[in-house]
Amino acid sequence: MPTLNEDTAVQLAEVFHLIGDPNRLRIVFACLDEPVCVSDMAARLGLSPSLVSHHLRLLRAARLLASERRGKQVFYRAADEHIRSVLRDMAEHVEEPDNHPEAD
Amino acid sequence: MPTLNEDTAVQLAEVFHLIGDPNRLRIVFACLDEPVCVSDMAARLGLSPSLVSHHLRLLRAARLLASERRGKQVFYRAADEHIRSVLRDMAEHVEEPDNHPEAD
DNA sequence: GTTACAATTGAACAGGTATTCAATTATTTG
DNA sequence: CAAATAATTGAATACCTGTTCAATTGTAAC
Repeated sequence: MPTLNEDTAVQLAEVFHLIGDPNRLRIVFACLDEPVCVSDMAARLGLSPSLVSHHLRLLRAARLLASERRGKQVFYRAADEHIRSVLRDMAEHVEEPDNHPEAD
Repeated sequence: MPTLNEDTAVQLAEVFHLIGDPNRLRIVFACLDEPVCVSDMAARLGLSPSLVSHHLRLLRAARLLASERRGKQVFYRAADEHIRSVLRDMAEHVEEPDNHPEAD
């Protein structure tokens, strides 16, 4: 990969920035496998519906999540496969033991 | 994947947060394939050495990059394979055309 | 030692952002 | 229609963070 052009970097960084917040990351995880409605999400994560909704708006705007209304409730689900893949890889990075002895 | 526990979410989010800044993301890209010294990085990215150094400190602390001194210069390189993989996947997500018609 | 280059550090500032709370909109049910 | 539940919105606040600039440290060469 060559040096990343500035616009692409901004676009990419926007996405990472979104999942760079713990609560937003947990929200994405929560609807990774199946659609979940806002109130359920809020309950499961121990967050206020208002806060969840604020975050959902950003995630949907970036097309990380898609929404679908069913009666009074609105269900959210992960928009594509890449997200799953990214989260899996990064989880592996985090879980790695400390065989990085901070090379002088 | 079940609901993400809070501590893991925080750890994961920390990493995403780091590459969630355009300049930091470009820095990671710059030393993804080969070690690069600070001054070269700064020149190639059009950033001040000071700014680059500030970012490098964070990236190294999170073990995303590893450093090695050679004479007066300090070289940085990507610490592991996961980063490459994550960046590739997310790049695909961003490059995707708009076949996400914002399902109501 | 001193000069020169490379990188790091710290303080300070501006702009951004996660969160809360209250008010509002949408939808269903009586 | 009114009442009730679900979700969204907006404003306000407190906190965080990216950037700059000047000063400092580390290393090599003279």
